[in-house]
Amino acid sequence: MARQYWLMKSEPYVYSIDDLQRDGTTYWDGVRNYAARNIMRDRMRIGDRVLYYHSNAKPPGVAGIAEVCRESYPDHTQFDPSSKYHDPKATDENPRWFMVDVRFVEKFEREVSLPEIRATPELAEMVLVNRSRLSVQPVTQAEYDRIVGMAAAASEEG
DNA sequence: GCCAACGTTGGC
DNA sequence: GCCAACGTTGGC
Repeated sequence: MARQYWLMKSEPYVYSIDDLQRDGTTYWDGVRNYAARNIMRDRMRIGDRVLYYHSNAKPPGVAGIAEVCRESYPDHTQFDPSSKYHDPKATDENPRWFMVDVRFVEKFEREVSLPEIRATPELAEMVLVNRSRLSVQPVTQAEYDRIVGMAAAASEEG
């Protein structure tokens, strides 16, 4: 299968691209939305590229690139009563929530902000700008390439 | 801090 | 199965 492209949101003061760079890899726990879960559980493949998006930031934007390095497996936090992600309806035999692992690839010299994305006609169809509250979402290769290009152009302008 | 979008829950 | 109430996300 050809490489696929995704966008994943993280609040930077919870877990930023810098945290991922430091750790190298991380597991994407805590997703509790079925549409986002289904993407991770059913569609993400090793080697897929991920735009790493900082949500709830000023401004929000794409901060860098990660890649999928482990395909879906149960999110352990659903079984942990002390976790805020605990799900009492989930069992070992019937886990409800799944996650993938991602690996750090690159931190952009400069973030591509949401206002910039909104101002770019070629990105008008992005899920990011058309559907709120979806923390894991598909991106087309053209959209991915455009954003990576914008990050490079921004950093050259310095 | 506000609030729109929208997903989830639960009564019926 | 409908839908009102409620909770969360996330931009501003």
